[in-house]
Amino acid sequence: MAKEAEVRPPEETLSLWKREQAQLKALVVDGDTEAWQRDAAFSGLRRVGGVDVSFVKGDSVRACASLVVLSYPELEVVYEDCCMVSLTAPYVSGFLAFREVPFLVDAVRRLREKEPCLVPQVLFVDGNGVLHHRGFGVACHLGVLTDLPCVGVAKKLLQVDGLENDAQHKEKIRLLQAGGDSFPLALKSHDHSSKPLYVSVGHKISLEAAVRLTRGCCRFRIPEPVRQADIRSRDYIRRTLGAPGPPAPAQERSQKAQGPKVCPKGGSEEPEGEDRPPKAHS
DNA sequence: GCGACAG
DNA sequence: ATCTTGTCGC
Repeated sequence: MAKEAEVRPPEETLSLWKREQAQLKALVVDGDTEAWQRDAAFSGLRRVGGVDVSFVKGDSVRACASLVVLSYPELEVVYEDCCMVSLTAPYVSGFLAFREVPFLVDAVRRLREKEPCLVPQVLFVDGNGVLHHRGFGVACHLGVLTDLPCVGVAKKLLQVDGLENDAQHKEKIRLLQAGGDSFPLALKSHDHSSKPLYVSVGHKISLEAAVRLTRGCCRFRIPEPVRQADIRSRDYIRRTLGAPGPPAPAQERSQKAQGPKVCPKGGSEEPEGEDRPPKAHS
């Protein structure tokens, strides 16, 4: 059952998707709309959100969509919502939103219904915003559908608009020194990572504010909101069906809405993978 | 045939 | 996206 998510959609579908992107693109607001965005210290900003979708190992359909909300500037998780979902659309470069965005919109809707006071003032999205083949990446898509300011953060450069990950580009990356250094598209999120982040406008925020805010949300290479969403969605998958042994019944194959949770406080912190905390040298 | 390919 | 635990260093 359900292997649709692996087959590339027919051109007809892609045409429909392109048309939808073109229509929604007209609604994107590329610029600051909130007072805090223009404030040097982001005063007035109290809650930043992050979303992510993690996948089940050998399965192209099952996944966990997560939405977390962190306090700002403390960056402590105050809300978490993980939900197992069944993906219907395959991943096609340039159409990531059609695969993931419906579940992210659902998560935002649950948050608005159950904890309206915790709705974030800006959402970090794992993927590009206007840095996209048709200027409408997943961060724009989610922004328009939820009307929330969104920032697109990609870990790899999507070569569009004549951008090339060539020697020139790599040289510019190499020239980024301290964490926080950036040029229009790439940001060195912290001192000890040679790989940059690619930040772009999603919705209702300027590139300058998006980059500055991303910088303000990075404890490690990946902005904390997206990093926490990623960590928690993967943990959720492990807890749900990661360990074999005693088969945990009670889990039906249908989609089951999980109870969004308000988090009292955080636990331990630790660096990981490419993310390196300050490393001392003599 | 070669390179590109967000997640 | 996923394949991955322990390990070296402060």
